[in-house]
Amino acid sequence: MSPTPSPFENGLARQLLRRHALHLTAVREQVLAVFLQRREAVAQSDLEAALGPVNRITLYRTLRTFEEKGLIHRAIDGTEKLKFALCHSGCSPTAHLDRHAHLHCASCGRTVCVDGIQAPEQLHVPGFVVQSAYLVLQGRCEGCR
Amino acid sequence: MSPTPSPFENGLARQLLRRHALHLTAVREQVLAVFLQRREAVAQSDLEAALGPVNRITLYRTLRTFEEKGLIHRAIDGTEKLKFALCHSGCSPTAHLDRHAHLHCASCGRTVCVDGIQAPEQLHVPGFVVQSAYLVLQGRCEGCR
DNA sequence: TTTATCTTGCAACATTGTTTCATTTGTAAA
DNA sequence: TTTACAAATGAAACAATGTTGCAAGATAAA
Repeated sequence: MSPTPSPFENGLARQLLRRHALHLTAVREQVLAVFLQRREAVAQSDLEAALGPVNRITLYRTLRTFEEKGLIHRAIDGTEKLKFALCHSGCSPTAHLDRHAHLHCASCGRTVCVDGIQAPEQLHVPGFVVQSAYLVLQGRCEGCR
Repeated sequence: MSPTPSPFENGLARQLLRRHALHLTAVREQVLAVFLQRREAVAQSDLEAALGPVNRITLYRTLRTFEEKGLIHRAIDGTEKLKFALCHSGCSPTAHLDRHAHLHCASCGRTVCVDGIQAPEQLHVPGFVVQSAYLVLQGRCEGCR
């Protein structure tokens, strides 16, 4: 189960860390490797399962730091579990480009980002300043039918 | 702080419980009264604050039961806190009509349902059967500017 | 009023979130 | 390469939330 990050992913992880002025540490590289390998949203428990014995608090703080710095964003999927997904290039530390949809499979519980579908752009709600919009889709994924 | 449900709300609450074949109990009436009074999404902690000393587990189960029976639905707002909101008439025990948007104010944390704005209807995602769609808006509400 | 069923509350435990603080580690400058 | 500083980690500790089993109590229907 423990991921054997390819040199490619490893390099990418290091690049990402450097680009965001973060220290290169073992945990961070491993965490990023998981995000790079999987194309779905990842919860802290997923990481714990994938990485083996990693300190829970470190993992917690790693995720928050990555979010702050703009490497990952929260993948809202309507479950009680907080999940994150890799940011695409458009994200910045201050603002995440989260208009893309998150698909949540009611059967297997996986959540994937779908860039093709986005939340409507022009949203005028009386008395409300809309800063960002998320679209959450629930259903069943390819494998679960 | 403890709500003094008007006879009107009280009657409505009883109606709702009867309609969904649920026993009429003190906690359930109080909980429904809060939902009817407020037009925003309500977390379990909100209920505990509003109702005073109510058993935590009872509240927990009350909410799940109401959700199951179609009285309330989860109001996804991107926070880590699970919130519920009253269902409108279109909801059924088996399927919630959740296409309407949830507005979450980043400042005060309140979340309100907006029926005027809905998630796009025709969503075709390759390899995915979409059952329901939620739209989450983040920004600032009227009071928070 | 009696019975069958539904609800509640207690006990108990798992998971997740969160902060403080001392220690270790990574980075850049000397 | 060594050093000094900032950043990151891990331990400890606690709060909040989620969740189940079971016995006792309440509700609805006969």
